[in-house]
Amino acid sequence: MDLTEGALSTIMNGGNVEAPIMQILGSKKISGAGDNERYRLLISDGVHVNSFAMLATQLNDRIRNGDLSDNTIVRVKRHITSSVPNSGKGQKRVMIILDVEVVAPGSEVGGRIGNPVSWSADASAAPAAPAPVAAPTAAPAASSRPASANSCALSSSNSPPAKAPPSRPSPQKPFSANAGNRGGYGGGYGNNIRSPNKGMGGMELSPNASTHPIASLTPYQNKWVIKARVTGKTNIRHWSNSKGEGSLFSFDLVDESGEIRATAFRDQCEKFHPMIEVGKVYLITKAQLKTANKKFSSLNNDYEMSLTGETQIIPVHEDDSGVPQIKFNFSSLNDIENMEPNASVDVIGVVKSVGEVVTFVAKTSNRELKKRDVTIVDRTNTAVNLTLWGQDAEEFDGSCQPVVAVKGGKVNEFQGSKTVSLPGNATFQINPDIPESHELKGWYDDEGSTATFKSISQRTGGGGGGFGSDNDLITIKDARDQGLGSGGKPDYFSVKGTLIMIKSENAIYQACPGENCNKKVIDQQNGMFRCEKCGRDYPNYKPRLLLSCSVGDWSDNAWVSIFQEVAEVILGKSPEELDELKQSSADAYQQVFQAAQFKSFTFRMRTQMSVYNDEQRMKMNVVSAKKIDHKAYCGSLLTELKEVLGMGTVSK
DNA sequence: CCCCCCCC
Repeated sequence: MDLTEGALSTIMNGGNVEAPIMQILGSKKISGAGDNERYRLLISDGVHVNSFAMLATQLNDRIRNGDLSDNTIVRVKRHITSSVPNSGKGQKRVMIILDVEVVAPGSEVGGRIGNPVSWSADASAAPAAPAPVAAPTAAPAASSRPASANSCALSSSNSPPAKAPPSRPSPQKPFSANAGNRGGYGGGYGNNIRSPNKGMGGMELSPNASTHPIASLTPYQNKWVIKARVTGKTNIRHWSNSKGEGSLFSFDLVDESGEIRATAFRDQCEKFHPMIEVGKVYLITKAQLKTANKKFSSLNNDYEMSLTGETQIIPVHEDDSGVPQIKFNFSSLNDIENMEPNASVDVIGVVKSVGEVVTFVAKTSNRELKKRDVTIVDRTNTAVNLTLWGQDAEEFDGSCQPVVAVKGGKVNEFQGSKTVSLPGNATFQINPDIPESHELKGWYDDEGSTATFKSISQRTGGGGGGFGSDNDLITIKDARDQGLGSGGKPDYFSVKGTLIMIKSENAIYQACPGENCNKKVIDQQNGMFRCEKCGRDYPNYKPRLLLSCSVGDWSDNAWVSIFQEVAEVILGKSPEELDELKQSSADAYQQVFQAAQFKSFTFRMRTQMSVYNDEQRMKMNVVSAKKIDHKAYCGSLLTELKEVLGMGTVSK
């Protein structure tokens, strides 16, 4: 197995080598424990051995699990170099390994390859002709929220002008804006903490500052500068609790090495909120690093930063080409169906329909909220609702069916259907100038606009083209065969079914009159009715409907429970009316049930295993009963046929 | 120092 001889020298001189093959000769833990571990690698290209190589912390597990044991030959898929001060002897370049692939495990290799000698800057000649520059620059950043001035044209017409040149200068020096900088910043790398430079306190952050990779930041070093792009930003939020009150906003930063969240409180909040713009690049120094609470961030970093009175931030107006653009990690819309609630997701789709802005008061917080549902579709013939909130909802313009790309959306589940909601730190772009967007638009113009879609989101009003109500339409037999409901959690599905039988006895029960209770009360036979749930007696009860029905389709039938709201729709009577009828005329009462018999609906079912009298049984409740949308039903049959037959898109 | 992220 050949190593890429000479690669280390090139890299350490600032040149670039695409995915060199190297050998790991040793590794050493150099700082911290647990979350703060960092490893130094001894890495060889067969000619030289470099002891100033570091492993990005996200790869620590690869050391711990023995994947990168001594003598392992690896392909270094991604790396960067960083200039750090060298104990008063100027700068030293450090190689940071961001991604590796094992070519041959150490146990198989058995020993070191070649006779590599220690690399040193002095000994090395000028770099060999640098290899071609890697990684062409990504598409220019499109603007993010607010999604103002939507354009129907597929372009980044609402984007800040892209200043990035088409390719980077060579040799590449990603993390050194100016290699010969005047010292000052930088410092502590790993556990290599130096005495503080005197007189640095009041120094202004220079646009030429030597910068550090985000992945190298830890709380144990306070002298660093990062050059990073803002990928998302929240609005200013005010908080008030027992510990005090204040305002804050946060923003997410990315560079070639990693990502990190920054939060600004109170004074810093006011100071920095206006200048921080999504998509732009900044130099940042003197913020406080602290351990990130993983519960509240999905960013790949063990730390986050808080801005302090000392913090300096300056925008980088030019040459931000070395800093990656906002990266999406798109999931297909059909994949969202199987995602866990609260999962973070990036999605892209064509706006198929746009709902109205809906205002309501949240029960828990009493806050007035505004939301808007937007339905997007993609090549997988799947439709998903995006839920926009607040200003995003108000300003969204989905006319002329733009492409929307969402970063940091949140998967929501409601009654078994999935939607993607945009929390405060999520961003979206309208018609972003990225390949996925163009591809999608092309597909939509060609065939998507006339295709039939399966919605994995419950239809919640707004426009929409004949889909949504028959999502995950299956048969009762399918539901049984798939074991729905037996997974320890409720499952939802829809069935086109017919009411075979409706039991008229016990259709009305005496429910607790307490607000939002509805528990069955016990007649105390003294004019009072006891609710065990509320733990009190009431002088009255309210009649409620609870129907036991047999619902059948062509495949099978099932006994299901139908509660008040749905029962009212099916019977066309309120419980009070029915209760009265029951007292006055048994015939008229029965007539109501007979009239409903053999009616067909699209039933939304909720099924779950439950224990009753020590006996396990599958419970099935009807969540909704909707008038069958025959057009949509035929559409879903067509989609199914198409899948079965492996056909292309079926036109309506 | 927040950590709410909403509704049917």
